[in-house]
Amino acid sequence: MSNVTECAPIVDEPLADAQARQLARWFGVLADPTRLRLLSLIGAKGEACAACEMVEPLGVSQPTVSHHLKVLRRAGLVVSEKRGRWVYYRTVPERLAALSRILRA
Amino acid sequence: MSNVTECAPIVDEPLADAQARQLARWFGVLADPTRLRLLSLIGAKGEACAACEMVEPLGVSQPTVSHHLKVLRRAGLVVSEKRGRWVYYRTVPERLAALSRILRA
DNA sequence: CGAATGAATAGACATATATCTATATAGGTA
DNA sequence: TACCTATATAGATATATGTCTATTCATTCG
Repeated sequence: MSNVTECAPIVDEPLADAQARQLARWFGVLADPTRLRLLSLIGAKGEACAACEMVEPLGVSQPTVSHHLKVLRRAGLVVSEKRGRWVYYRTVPERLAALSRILRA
Repeated sequence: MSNVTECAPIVDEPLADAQARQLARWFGVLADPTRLRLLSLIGAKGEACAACEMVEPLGVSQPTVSHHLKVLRRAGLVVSEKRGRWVYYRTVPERLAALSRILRA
């Protein structure tokens, strides 16, 4: 996942196959309710720690949260930082903004 | 799929479960390269007809195109109109703009 | 009317993925 | 050093979905 975020809005010019595949992977990351709620929770709090703040309110298991956070991290939508014995997450606004721009119509 | 497009940006406040599911369905519609290319093609041309303009450049079968156009239509991202013996498609900019707004960070 | 054709549906199949339980890892803490 | 505990991984399973071929539907045009 690299430079798709620099694309023009998709309705401006026809997407090539490679770009479309990459973009689709990105939206695929957003195509899961649990991930959206994680992203939303992290964004709203400004910062959130994995198990202590996200497992319980989402009602899924710790490995499931861990899995989804990894997907979000790999997509560059969040970053993590270990402090003490917990891992804290923050969103990456530029990334979301880039996707937002791609949908602009 | 109804009123999720009126949501605030997802990083502003925690998404409830029902909203998250609905939003995820929406992004799921965008999470396919063929659908993104269809959307892009329609948007760029302003208007495009199903088989005559979209089957060949995308390199998938006519039923596959038909299937994806149906998904896009059901999501309200495109509208169709029959003229003569062809069906023409246009994008729905407000819909894309609404999704864009939800990702704004 | 009837034939031709653009579009939609049906059904099958393969792949992807979301979730769980069980287990491993890692690194702070006593 | 040894233990605890937050995270991550492994593996299994169920579900969802993207694609195809074959067929049906519907409508235009001769």
